[in-house]
Amino acid sequence: MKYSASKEDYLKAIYHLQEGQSVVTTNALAAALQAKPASITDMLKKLKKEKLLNYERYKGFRLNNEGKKVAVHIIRKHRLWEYFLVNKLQFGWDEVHEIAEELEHLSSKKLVDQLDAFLEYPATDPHGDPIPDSQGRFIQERQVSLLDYPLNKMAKVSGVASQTKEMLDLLQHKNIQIGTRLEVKRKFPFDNSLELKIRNQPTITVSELVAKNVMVKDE
Amino acid sequence: MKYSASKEDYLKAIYHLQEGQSVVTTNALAAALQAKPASITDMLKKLKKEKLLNYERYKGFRLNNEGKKVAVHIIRKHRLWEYFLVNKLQFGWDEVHEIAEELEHLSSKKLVDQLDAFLEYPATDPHGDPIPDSQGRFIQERQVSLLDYPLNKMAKVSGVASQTKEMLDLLQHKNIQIGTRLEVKRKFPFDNSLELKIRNQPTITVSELVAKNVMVKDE
DNA sequence: ATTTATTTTTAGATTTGCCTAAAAATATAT
DNA sequence: ATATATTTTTAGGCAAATCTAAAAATAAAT
Ligand SMILES: [Mn+2]
Ligand SMILES: [Mn+2]
Ligand SMILES: [Mn+2]
Ligand SMILES: [Mn+2]
Repeated sequence: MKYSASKEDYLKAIYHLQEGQSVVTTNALAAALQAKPASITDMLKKLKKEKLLNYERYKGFRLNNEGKKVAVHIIRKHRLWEYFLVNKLQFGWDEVHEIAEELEHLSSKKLVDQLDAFLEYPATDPHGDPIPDSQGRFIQERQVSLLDYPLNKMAKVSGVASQTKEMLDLLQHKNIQIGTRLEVKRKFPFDNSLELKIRNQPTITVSELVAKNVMVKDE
Repeated sequence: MKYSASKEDYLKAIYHLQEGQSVVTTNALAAALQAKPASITDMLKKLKKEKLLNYERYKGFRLNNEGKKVAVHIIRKHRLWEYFLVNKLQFGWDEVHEIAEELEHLSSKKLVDQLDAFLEYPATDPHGDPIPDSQGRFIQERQVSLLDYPLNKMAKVSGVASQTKEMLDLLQHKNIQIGTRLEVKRKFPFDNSLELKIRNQPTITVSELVAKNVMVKDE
Protein backbone atom coordinates (compact mmCIF):
# COMPACT_ATOMS: atom_id res chain seq x y z
CA MET A 1 0.00 0.00 0.00
CA LYS A 2 1.04 3.55 -0.71
CA TYR A 3 -0.09 6.33 1.62
CA SER A 4 -0.01 10.09 1.13
CA ALA A 5 2.73 12.15 2.79
CA SER A 6 0.06 13.62 5.02
CA LYS A 7 -1.19 10.24 6.20
CA GLU A 8 2.35 9.08 6.79
CA ASP A 9 2.99 12.12 8.98
CA TYR A 10 -0.15 11.31 10.98
CA LEU A 11 0.92 7.71 11.52
CA LYS A 12 4.40 8.75 12.57
CA ALA A 13 3.11 11.33 15.03
CA ILE A 14 0.61 8.91 16.55
CA TYR A 15 3.33 6.29 16.85
CA HIS A 16 5.50 8.64 18.89
CA LEU A 17 2.60 9.89 21.01
CA GLN A 18 1.30 6.46 21.94
CA GLU A 19 4.63 5.44 23.51
CA GLY A 20 3.75 5.26 27.21
CA GLN A 21 0.26 6.70 26.85
CA SER A 22 -2.47 4.07 26.74
CA VAL A 23 -4.43 6.12 24.25
CA VAL A 24 -3.75 9.22 22.13
CA THR A 25 -6.12 12.19 22.22
CA THR A 26 -7.31 14.39 19.38
CA ASN A 27 -5.88 17.53 20.95
CA ALA A 28 -2.47 15.98 21.56
CA LEU A 29 -2.19 14.97 17.94
CA ALA A 30 -3.44 18.37 16.77
CA ALA A 31 -0.68 20.01 18.79
CA ALA A 32 1.97 17.63 17.47
CA LEU A 33 0.97 18.20 13.86
CA GLN A 34 0.18 21.91 14.24
CA ALA A 35 -3.31 21.33 12.87
CA LYS A 36 -6.85 21.96 14.15
CA PRO A 37 -8.66 19.24 16.07
CA ALA A 38 -11.37 19.12 13.41
CA SER A 39 -8.78 18.14 10.82
CA ILE A 40 -7.55 15.37 13.08
CA THR A 41 -11.03 13.91 13.42
CA ASP A 42 -11.42 13.97 9.64
CA MET A 43 -8.20 12.07 9.11
CA LEU A 44 -8.87 9.57 11.91
CA LYS A 45 -11.99 8.45 10.10
CA LYS A 46 -9.99 7.82 6.94
CA LEU A 47 -7.18 5.99 8.74
CA LYS A 48 -9.73 3.86 10.56
CA LYS A 49 -11.42 2.96 7.29
CA GLU A 50 -7.99 1.91 6.01
CA LYS A 51 -7.57 -0.31 9.09
CA LEU A 52 -4.44 1.41 10.35
CA LEU A 53 -5.71 2.26 13.84
CA ASN A 54 -8.35 1.60 16.46
CA TYR A 55 -10.63 4.51 17.07
CA GLU A 56 -14.04 5.03 18.69
CA ARG A 57 -15.36 8.56 18.76
CA TYR A 58 -14.63 10.45 21.99
CA LYS A 59 -12.49 7.53 23.20
CA GLY A 60 -9.03 8.26 21.81
CA PHE A 61 -7.10 6.09 19.40
CA ARG A 62 -4.06 3.90 18.94
CA LEU A 63 -2.23 2.39 15.95
CA ASN A 64 -2.85 -1.30 15.33
CA ASN A 65 -0.06 -3.61 14.13
CA GLU A 66 -0.43 -2.59 10.50
CA GLY A 67 -0.33 1.11 11.42
CA LYS A 68 2.73 0.56 13.57
CA LYS A 69 4.46 -1.27 10.75
CA VAL A 70 3.91 1.61 8.36
CA ALA A 71 5.01 4.17 10.97
CA VAL A 72 8.23 2.32 11.74
CA HIS A 73 9.06 2.18 8.07
CA ILE A 74 8.66 5.96 7.75
CA ILE A 75 10.83 6.41 10.81
CA ARG A 76 13.45 4.14 9.27
CA LYS A 77 13.55 6.30 6.16
CA HIS A 78 13.62 9.54 8.14
CA ARG A 79 16.59 8.45 10.21
CA LEU A 80 18.55 6.92 7.34
CA TRP A 81 18.25 10.15 5.36
CA GLU A 82 19.29 12.18 8.40
CA TYR A 83 22.35 9.99 8.70
CA PHE A 84 23.08 10.49 5.00
CA LEU A 85 22.74 14.25 5.24
CA VAL A 86 25.07 14.54 8.22
CA ASN A 87 27.66 11.93 7.32
CA LYS A 88 27.81 12.30 3.55
CA LEU A 89 26.55 15.77 2.72
CA GLN A 90 28.18 17.60 5.65
CA PHE A 91 25.00 18.93 7.22
CA GLY A 92 24.89 19.81 10.93
CA TRP A 93 22.68 17.62 13.12
CA ASP A 94 20.48 20.60 13.82
CA GLU A 95 19.58 21.26 10.17
CA VAL A 96 18.54 17.86 8.86
CA HIS A 97 15.14 17.31 10.40
CA GLU A 98 13.01 19.36 8.00
CA ILE A 99 14.71 17.91 4.94
CA ALA A 100 14.28 14.36 6.25
CA GLU A 101 10.64 15.26 6.83
CA GLU A 102 10.32 15.39 3.03
CA LEU A 103 12.71 12.58 2.11
CA GLU A 104 10.94 10.10 4.39
CA HIS A 105 7.98 10.05 2.00
CA LEU A 106 9.86 8.69 -1.02
CA SER A 107 8.22 5.43 -1.91
CA SER A 108 10.85 3.31 -3.66
CA LYS A 109 11.64 0.28 -1.52
CA LYS A 110 14.87 -0.33 -3.39
CA LEU A 111 15.98 3.25 -2.77
CA VAL A 112 15.83 2.84 1.01
CA ASP A 113 17.57 -0.51 1.03
CA GLN A 114 20.35 0.63 -1.31
CA LEU A 115 20.80 3.76 0.78
CA ASP A 116 21.02 1.62 3.91
CA ALA A 117 23.73 -0.50 2.27
CA PHE A 118 25.60 2.56 0.98
CA LEU A 119 25.66 3.96 4.52
CA GLU A 120 26.79 0.56 5.80
CA TYR A 121 23.72 -0.15 7.92
CA PRO A 122 24.04 2.55 10.57
CA ALA A 123 22.49 1.69 13.96
CA THR A 124 21.53 5.19 15.06
CA ASP A 125 20.75 8.53 13.47
CA PRO A 126 22.62 11.80 14.20
CA HIS A 127 20.41 12.44 17.24
CA GLY A 128 21.14 9.05 18.76
CA ASP A 129 17.81 7.50 17.84
CA PRO A 130 17.90 3.87 16.67
CA ILE A 131 17.35 3.11 12.96
CA PRO A 132 14.95 0.20 12.33
CA ASP A 133 16.19 -2.44 9.86
CA SER A 134 14.29 -3.39 6.70
CA GLN A 135 12.15 -5.81 8.74
CA GLY A 136 11.24 -2.97 11.10
CA ARG A 137 13.26 -4.39 13.98
CA PHE A 138 15.30 -2.12 16.20
CA ILE A 139 16.67 -2.08 19.69
CA GLN A 140 15.13 0.53 21.93
CA GLU A 141 18.20 1.47 23.99
CA ARG A 142 17.43 1.78 27.68
CA GLN A 143 18.68 5.28 28.12
CA VAL A 144 18.07 7.57 31.08
CA SER A 145 17.69 11.31 31.42
CA LEU A 146 20.84 13.12 32.51
CA LEU A 147 18.70 14.67 35.25
CA ASP A 148 18.40 11.26 36.93
CA TYR A 149 22.00 10.18 36.48
CA PRO A 150 24.23 9.62 39.56
CA LEU A 151 27.07 11.97 40.45
CA ASN A 152 30.66 11.29 39.38
CA LYS A 153 29.83 8.40 37.08
CA MET A 154 30.93 8.42 33.46
CA ALA A 155 27.97 8.77 31.09
CA LYS A 156 27.79 8.79 27.30
CA VAL A 157 25.26 11.02 25.58
CA SER A 158 23.04 8.75 23.52
CA GLY A 159 20.12 10.89 22.45
CA VAL A 160 18.15 14.10 22.77
CA ALA A 161 14.50 13.99 23.75
CA SER A 162 13.48 17.44 22.52
CA GLN A 163 14.90 17.97 19.07
CA THR A 164 13.96 21.58 18.39
CA LYS A 165 16.51 23.63 16.54
CA GLU A 166 16.89 25.81 19.66
CA MET A 167 17.80 22.83 21.84
CA LEU A 168 20.27 21.41 19.34
CA ASP A 169 21.84 24.86 18.92
CA LEU A 170 22.34 25.17 22.65
CA LEU A 171 23.93 21.74 22.92
CA GLN A 172 26.22 22.51 20.04
CA HIS A 173 27.29 25.68 21.82
CA LYS A 174 28.07 23.74 24.99
CA ASN A 175 30.02 21.14 23.01
CA ILE A 176 27.62 18.33 23.81
CA GLN A 177 26.83 15.87 21.05
CA ILE A 178 25.91 12.22 20.59
CA GLY A 179 28.76 10.15 21.98
CA THR A 180 30.13 12.87 24.25
CA ARG A 181 31.41 11.37 27.52
CA LEU A 182 30.74 13.40 30.63
CA GLU A 183 30.18 13.27 34.40
CA VAL A 184 27.65 15.07 36.58
CA LYS A 185 29.77 16.83 39.23
CA ARG A 186 27.09 18.65 41.18
CA LYS A 187 23.33 19.15 41.40
CA PHE A 188 21.85 22.37 42.75
CA PRO A 189 18.50 21.68 44.37
CA PHE A 190 17.56 25.36 44.25
CA ASP A 191 16.90 25.35 40.49
CA ASN A 192 17.77 21.73 39.68
CA SER A 193 20.62 22.88 37.46
CA LEU A 194 23.65 20.62 36.98
CA GLU A 195 27.37 21.08 36.68
CA LEU A 196 28.98 18.83 34.10
CA LYS A 197 32.57 17.94 33.30
CA ILE A 198 33.75 16.87 29.87
CA ARG A 199 37.39 15.76 29.73
CA ASN A 200 39.79 18.52 28.67
CA GLN A 201 37.11 21.17 28.88
CA PRO A 202 36.06 23.67 31.54
CA THR A 203 33.13 22.73 33.76
CA ILE A 204 29.76 23.75 32.30
CA THR A 205 26.31 24.34 33.72
CA VAL A 206 23.02 23.21 32.24
CA SER A 207 19.48 23.97 33.33
CA GLU A 208 16.98 21.40 34.55
CA LEU A 209 15.12 21.64 31.23
CA VAL A 210 18.25 20.88 29.23
CA ALA A 211 19.31 18.04 31.53
CA LYS A 212 15.87 16.47 31.32
CA ASN A 213 16.14 16.31 27.54
CA VAL A 214 19.65 14.93 27.32
CA MET A 215 19.56 11.14 27.35
CA VAL A 216 22.61 9.14 28.45
CA LYS A 217 23.80 5.58 28.86
CA ASP A 218 26.44 4.11 31.19
CA GLU A 219 30.17 4.16 30.36
CA MET B 1 9.25 30.99 -4.90
CA LYS B 2 8.13 27.47 -4.16
CA TYR B 3 5.96 25.62 -6.68
CA SER B 4 3.97 22.41 -6.30
CA ALA B 5 5.40 19.17 -7.68
CA SER B 6 2.65 19.22 -10.26
CA LYS B 7 3.51 22.72 -11.48
CA GLU B 8 7.19 21.83 -11.61
CA ASP B 9 6.39 18.82 -13.79
CA TYR B 10 4.41 21.06 -16.14
CA LEU B 11 7.27 23.55 -16.41
CA LYS B 12 9.79 20.82 -17.08
CA ALA B 13 7.64 19.19 -19.76
CA ILE B 14 6.98 22.50 -21.49
CA TYR B 15 10.70 23.30 -21.38
CA HIS B 16 11.53 20.09 -23.23
CA LEU B 17 8.68 20.45 -25.72
CA GLN B 18 9.49 24.02 -26.69
CA GLU B 19 13.02 23.08 -27.82
CA GLY B 20 12.82 23.59 -31.58
CA GLN B 21 9.04 24.18 -31.69
CA SER B 22 8.10 27.86 -31.82
CA VAL B 23 5.09 27.24 -29.63
CA VAL B 24 3.78 24.32 -27.56
CA THR B 25 0.23 23.01 -28.04
CA THR B 26 -2.26 21.88 -25.44
CA ASN B 27 -2.52 18.38 -26.91
CA ALA B 28 1.25 17.91 -27.07
CA LEU B 29 1.59 18.76 -23.41
CA ALA B 30 -1.37 16.56 -22.50
CA ALA B 31 0.33 13.64 -24.23
CA ALA B 32 3.67 14.35 -22.52
CA LEU B 33 2.08 14.51 -19.07
CA GLN B 34 -0.47 11.77 -19.65
CA ALA B 35 -3.28 14.10 -18.70
CA LYS B 36 -6.43 15.34 -20.40
CA PRO B 37 -6.33 18.55 -22.45
CA ALA B 38 -8.87 20.16 -20.11
CA SER B 39 -6.46 19.74 -17.22
CA ILE B 40 -3.70 21.39 -19.23
CA THR B 41 -5.85 24.44 -19.94
CA ASP B 42 -6.67 24.76 -16.24
CA MET B 43 -3.02 24.71 -15.26
CA LEU B 44 -1.93 27.06 -18.05
CA LYS B 45 -4.19 29.73 -16.60
CA LYS B 46 -2.54 29.34 -13.22
CA LEU B 47 1.00 29.36 -14.60
CA LYS B 48 0.19 32.43 -16.65
CA LYS B 49 -1.16 34.20 -13.57
CA GLU B 50 2.14 33.37 -11.87
CA LYS B 51 4.02 34.91 -14.81
CA LEU B 52 5.91 31.77 -15.74
CA LEU B 53 4.81 31.57 -19.37
CA ASN B 54 3.23 33.42 -22.27
CA TYR B 55 -0.16 32.11 -23.23
CA GLU B 56 -3.12 33.38 -25.23
CA ARG B 57 -6.07 31.08 -25.56
CA TYR B 58 -6.07 28.97 -28.72
CA LYS B 59 -2.60 30.28 -29.62
CA GLY B 60 -0.22 27.89 -27.84
CA PHE B 61 2.29 28.83 -25.16
CA ARG B 62 5.95 29.11 -24.28
CA LEU B 63 7.93 29.55 -21.05
CA ASN B 64 9.28 33.03 -20.40
CA ASN B 65 12.69 33.59 -18.81
CA GLU B 66 11.42 33.05 -15.29
CA GLY B 67 9.66 29.82 -16.29
CA LYS B 68 12.79 28.60 -18.03
CA LYS B 69 14.89 29.37 -14.98
CA VAL B 70 12.62 27.29 -12.76
CA ALA B 71 12.50 24.44 -15.29
CA VAL B 72 16.29 24.29 -15.61
CA HIS B 73 16.62 24.11 -11.84
CA ILE B 74 14.27 21.14 -11.69
CA ILE B 75 16.23 19.49 -14.50
CA ARG B 76 19.45 20.09 -12.57
CA LYS B 77 18.02 18.31 -9.54
CA HIS B 78 16.60 15.47 -11.61
CA ARG B 79 19.93 14.74 -13.26
CA LEU B 80 22.03 15.12 -10.14
CA TRP B 81 19.84 12.63 -8.32
CA GLU B 82 20.02 10.22 -11.27
CA TYR B 83 23.79 10.45 -11.13
CA PHE B 84 23.70 9.76 -7.39
CA LEU B 85 21.44 6.75 -7.79
CA VAL B 86 23.61 5.17 -10.48
CA ASN B 87 27.06 6.06 -9.18
CA LYS B 88 26.55 5.80 -5.43
CA LEU B 89 23.55 3.53 -4.89
CA GLN B 90 24.31 1.02 -7.65
CA PHE B 91 21.11 1.51 -9.62
CA GLY B 92 21.01 0.69 -13.34
CA TRP B 93 20.59 3.65 -15.70
CA ASP B 94 17.26 2.25 -16.79
CA GLU B 95 15.69 2.28 -13.32
CA VAL B 96 16.45 5.76 -12.01
CA HIS B 97 14.07 7.97 -13.93
CA GLU B 98 10.90 7.43 -11.88
CA ILE B 99 12.72 7.87 -8.59
CA ALA B 100 14.39 11.08 -9.80
CA GLU B 101 10.93 12.21 -10.85
CA GLU B 102 10.12 12.41 -7.12
CA LEU B 103 13.52 13.57 -5.83
CA GLU B 104 13.59 16.53 -8.23
CA HIS B 105 10.84 18.21 -6.19
CA LEU B 106 12.78 18.49 -2.93
CA SER B 107 13.01 22.15 -2.12
CA SER B 108 16.15 22.62 -0.02
CA LYS B 109 18.68 24.70 -1.95
CA LYS B 110 21.48 23.59 0.32
CA LEU B 111 20.60 19.95 -0.29
CA VAL B 112 21.13 20.25 -4.04
CA ASP B 113 24.36 22.16 -3.73
CA GLN B 114 25.83 19.81 -1.12
CA LEU B 115 24.80 16.84 -3.24
CA ASP B 116 26.49 18.43 -6.25
CA ALA B 117 29.69 18.87 -4.23
CA PHE B 118 29.49 15.33 -2.83
CA LEU B 119 29.23 13.99 -6.38
CA GLU B 120 32.14 16.24 -7.39
CA TYR B 121 30.19 18.36 -9.82
CA PRO B 122 29.35 15.82 -12.52
CA ALA B 123 28.91 17.26 -16.03
CA THR B 124 26.40 14.74 -17.37
CA ASP B 125 23.79 12.36 -16.00
CA PRO B 126 23.75 8.58 -16.59
CA HIS B 127 21.92 9.09 -19.90
CA GLY B 128 24.51 11.53 -21.21
CA ASP B 129 22.40 14.64 -20.65
CA PRO B 130 24.23 17.71 -19.36
CA ILE B 131 23.70 18.77 -15.72
CA PRO B 132 23.14 22.53 -15.29
CA ASP B 133 25.28 24.22 -12.62
CA SER B 134 23.79 26.14 -9.68
CA GLN B 135 23.50 29.24 -11.91
CA GLY B 136 21.53 27.22 -14.44
CA ARG B 137 24.33 27.25 -17.00
CA PHE B 138 25.14 24.16 -19.03
CA ILE B 139 26.73 23.29 -22.33
CA GLN B 140 24.43 21.70 -24.83
CA GLU B 141 26.87 19.27 -26.45
CA ARG B 142 26.65 19.22 -30.24
CA GLN B 143 26.01 15.55 -30.67
CA VAL B 144 24.79 13.74 -33.76
CA SER B 145 22.57 10.71 -34.28
CA LEU B 146 24.43 7.48 -34.93
CA LEU B 147 22.27 7.12 -38.04
CA ASP B 148 24.08 10.08 -39.61
CA TYR B 149 27.57 9.13 -38.53
CA PRO B 150 30.22 8.28 -41.18
CA LEU B 151 31.53 4.73 -41.67
CA ASN B 152 34.72 3.51 -40.01
CA LYS B 153 35.18 6.53 -37.80
CA MET B 154 35.50 6.12 -34.04
CA ALA B 155 32.46 7.52 -32.20
CA LYS B 156 31.69 7.81 -28.51
CA VAL B 157 28.12 7.32 -27.31
CA SER B 158 27.11 10.52 -25.55
CA GLY B 159 23.39 10.27 -25.05
CA VAL B 160 20.12 8.57 -25.80
CA ALA B 161 17.26 10.52 -27.34
CA SER B 162 14.42 8.18 -26.41
CA GLN B 163 14.79 7.16 -22.79
CA THR B 164 12.00 4.63 -22.43
CA LYS B 165 12.78 1.62 -20.28
CA GLU B 166 12.44 -0.59 -23.37
CA MET B 167 15.10 1.36 -25.28
CA LEU B 168 17.52 1.41 -22.35
CA ASP B 169 16.95 -2.31 -21.82
CA LEU B 170 17.79 -3.05 -25.42
CA LEU B 171 20.97 -0.96 -25.31
CA GLN B 172 22.02 -2.67 -22.13
CA HIS B 173 21.55 -6.03 -23.83
CA LYS B 174 23.70 -4.96 -26.77
CA ASN B 175 26.38 -3.65 -24.40
CA ILE B 176 25.98 -0.05 -25.46
CA GLN B 177 26.18 2.61 -22.78
CA ILE B 178 27.22 6.23 -22.33
CA GLY B 179 30.92 6.42 -23.16
CA THR B 180 31.01 3.27 -25.27
CA ARG B 181 33.40 3.70 -28.24
CA LEU B 182 32.25 2.15 -31.47
CA GLU B 183 32.48 2.35 -35.27
CA VAL B 184 29.76 2.00 -37.90
CA LYS B 185 31.03 -0.74 -40.23
CA ARG B 186 28.16 -1.02 -42.67
CA LYS B 187 24.78 0.50 -43.49
CA PHE B 188 22.07 -1.54 -45.19
CA PRO B 189 19.90 0.71 -47.34
CA PHE B 190 17.17 -1.92 -47.49
CA ASP B 191 16.00 -1.35 -43.90
CA ASN B 192 18.51 1.33 -42.82
CA SER B 193 19.92 -1.01 -40.20
CA LEU B 194 23.57 -0.64 -39.15
CA GLU B 195 26.38 -2.99 -38.27
CA LEU B 196 28.51 -1.75 -35.38
CA LYS B 197 31.85 -2.84 -33.97
CA ILE B 198 32.86 -2.35 -30.35
CA ARG B 199 36.44 -3.31 -29.57
CA ASN B 200 36.84 -6.86 -28.24
CA GLN B 201 33.24 -7.71 -28.99
CA PRO B 202 31.50 -9.45 -31.88
CA THR B 203 29.87 -7.24 -34.51
CA ILE B 204 26.30 -6.25 -33.66
CA THR B 205 23.32 -5.02 -35.64
CA VAL B 206 20.93 -2.24 -34.68
CA SER B 207 17.73 -1.10 -36.36
CA GLU B 208 17.18 2.32 -37.87
CA LEU B 209 14.98 3.27 -34.93
CA VAL B 210 17.66 2.41 -32.41
CA ALA B 211 20.42 4.15 -34.40
CA LYS B 212 18.33 7.29 -34.70
CA ASN B 213 18.04 7.48 -30.92
CA VAL B 214 21.67 6.84 -30.07
CA MET B 215 23.58 10.11 -29.99
CA VAL B 216 27.34 10.16 -30.49
CA LYS B 217 30.28 12.54 -30.57
CA ASP B 218 33.65 12.29 -32.38
CA GLU B 219 36.66 10.42 -30.91
C1' DA C 1 -17.25 29.17 -49.26
C1' DT C 2 -19.27 25.66 -46.83
C1' DT C 3 -18.96 21.58 -44.46
C1' DT C 4 -16.39 18.49 -41.59
C1' DA C 5 -12.83 17.33 -38.47
C1' DT C 6 -9.67 18.58 -34.92
C1' DT C 7 -8.17 21.24 -31.18
C1' DT C 8 -8.97 23.88 -27.30
C1' DT C 9 -11.70 25.82 -23.80
C1' DT C 10 -15.57 26.04 -20.52
C1' DA C 11 -18.88 24.16 -17.21
C1' DG C 12 -19.63 21.35 -13.67
C1' DA C 13 -17.94 17.31 -10.54
C1' DT C 14 -14.82 14.77 -7.63
C1' DT C 15 -11.09 13.83 -4.22
C1' DT C 16 -7.83 15.16 -0.69
C1' DG C 17 -6.62 17.78 3.06
C1' DC C 18 -7.38 21.50 5.44
C1' DC C 19 -10.23 25.30 7.84
C1' DT C 20 -14.09 27.91 11.01
C1' DA C 21 -18.08 27.90 13.68
C1' DA C 22 -21.53 25.47 16.05
C1' DA C 23 -23.22 21.37 18.38
C1' DA C 24 -22.59 17.34 21.21
C1' DA C 25 -20.22 14.57 24.51
C1' DT C 26 -17.28 14.18 28.37
C1' DA C 27 -14.83 15.89 32.41
C1' DT C 28 -14.40 19.06 36.35
C1' DA C 29 -15.92 21.91 40.04
C1' DT C 30 -19.12 23.54 43.22
C1' DA D 1 -26.33 16.63 41.32
C1' DT D 2 -26.00 20.43 38.67
C1' DA D 3 -23.50 23.91 36.44
C1' DT D 4 -19.35 25.07 34.02
C1' DA D 5 -15.41 24.14 31.30
C1' DT D 6 -12.98 21.35 28.09
C1' DT D 7 -12.66 18.17 24.43
C1' DT D 8 -14.26 16.20 20.40
C1' DT D 9 -17.17 15.84 16.57
C1' DT D 10 -20.20 17.55 12.90
C1' DA D 11 -21.65 20.71 9.31
C1' DG D 12 -20.43 23.40 5.74
C1' DG D 13 -16.71 25.59 2.88
C1' DC D 14 -12.38 26.31 0.34
C1' DA D 15 -8.20 25.50 -2.71
C1' DA D 16 -5.54 22.38 -5.64
C1' DA D 17 -5.48 19.18 -9.18
C1' DT D 18 -7.71 16.27 -11.72
C1' DC D 19 -11.71 14.41 -14.68
C1' DT D 20 -16.02 14.05 -18.27
C1' DA D 21 -19.09 16.06 -21.37
C1' DA D 22 -20.45 19.88 -24.01
C1' DA D 23 -19.47 24.19 -26.42
C1' DA D 24 -16.50 27.19 -29.04
C1' DA D 25 -12.69 28.23 -31.97
C1' DT D 26 -9.57 26.94 -35.47
C1' DA D 27 -7.94 24.07 -39.28
C1' DA D 28 -8.63 21.01 -43.20
C1' DA D 29 -11.24 19.22 -46.98
C1' DT D 30 -14.46 19.39 -50.54
MN1 LIG E 1 7.07 14.17 6.71
MN1 LIG F 1 16.54 12.19 14.16
MN1 LIG G 1 8.48 15.01 -11.13
MN1 LIG H 1 18.39 11.45 -17.33
